[in-house]
Amino acid sequence: MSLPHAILTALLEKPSSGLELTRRFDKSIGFFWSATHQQIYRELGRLERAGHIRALPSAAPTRGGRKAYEVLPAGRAELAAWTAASDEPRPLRDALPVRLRAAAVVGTEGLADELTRHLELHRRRLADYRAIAARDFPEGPDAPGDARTRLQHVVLDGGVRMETFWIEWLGEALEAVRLIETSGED
Amino acid sequence: MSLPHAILTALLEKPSSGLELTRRFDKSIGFFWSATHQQIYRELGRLERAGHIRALPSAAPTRGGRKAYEVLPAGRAELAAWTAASDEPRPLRDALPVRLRAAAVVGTEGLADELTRHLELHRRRLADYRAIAARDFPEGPDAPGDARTRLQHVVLDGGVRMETFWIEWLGEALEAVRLIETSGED
DNA sequence: GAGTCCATGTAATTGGTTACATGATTCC
DNA sequence: GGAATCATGTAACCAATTACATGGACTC
Repeated sequence: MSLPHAILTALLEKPSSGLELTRRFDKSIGFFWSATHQQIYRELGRLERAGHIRALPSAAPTRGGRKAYEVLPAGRAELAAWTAASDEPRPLRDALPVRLRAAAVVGTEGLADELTRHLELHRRRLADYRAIAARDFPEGPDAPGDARTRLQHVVLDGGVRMETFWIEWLGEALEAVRLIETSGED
Repeated sequence: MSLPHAILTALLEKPSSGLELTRRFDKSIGFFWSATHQQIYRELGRLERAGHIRALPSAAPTRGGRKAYEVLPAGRAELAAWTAASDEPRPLRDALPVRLRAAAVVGTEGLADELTRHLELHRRRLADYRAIAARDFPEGPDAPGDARTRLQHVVLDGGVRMETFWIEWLGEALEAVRLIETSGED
């Protein structure tokens, strides 16, 4: 149930149309809560019906026309309540560890290539995060700055740490798979 | 589309009934691909209809009775194909970074407690993983051992690394939130 | 005015979650 | 033989994914 709250956050940062939100999700908040444009449009409809956001009056209400939304007080209140609420972490679901365990039973054939490919993906994403950090937080993690900037920096740093985790672990996994394949145990 | 493959893996490791699978998911493979008993029963039905598994003949086919399943050659082939196939990582969806960003806009009220709670959850889970590692892989990561054991160890070590990541990041986030709250910027 | 992209949607399907139902077994 | 628990399921719902549809703007 976080998509509406991710959208409220994005709209508070800057009122936007559905497509603008989609683009911003692709390169910012969506790193941590991804969403397609279909999800976003559906959720915008719900939020509007719930009275949490409204279309800016200047927008043309035609089908093909842009519609920009802004957050209403009720939406901000809802977001504040959600931020403070207690919520369990959602259960993890990642295919790669499962594939490694499957390979432990049916053999590692083809797995090294796939691990290498994922390693490369995560390396690229880490580079992206670092580029964003250099652009948006040039003063580094311990710079003073206001509360908002520091929190956003912490979030981005979470992305950096996460990708670093993947890169290290995939390296370990690759090493193990290669060792098994060269020693011919497979 | 990994649940059937997680189940095939578990069944290859050891033929089991639905409830046994549910329990094993709760303390092993489900750390990386969680599933409830309803999902598991549904998937067992599908896998049986697809000819990938079959109920062991010894099992009683009554409603309340246990039914143990084993993997058929077609199921093993399917699992091997899936293990080697190319597959994109599924998009990330985690609420905590979103909540931090929301807090950057609506304030950090209540967030520190929640971060502390999550930190404790991850610490406990890390301790669980380490206990399992000490029990199942007492010789450490560089021990010789067979291919299967080494791969399983790599998977578990992924869990350890993952929890370590969370603990470190949550620590950083907590520090930032506390700094903001004590300096009264909120 | 045909073709292409831009922007907003609808529809169908799948996977996951929550709540409930029912037969078998065990324990007193 | 009644209650609790074990084990297997069904049903309804919701979120996410995939594929497709439609109106408008811009371009040649």
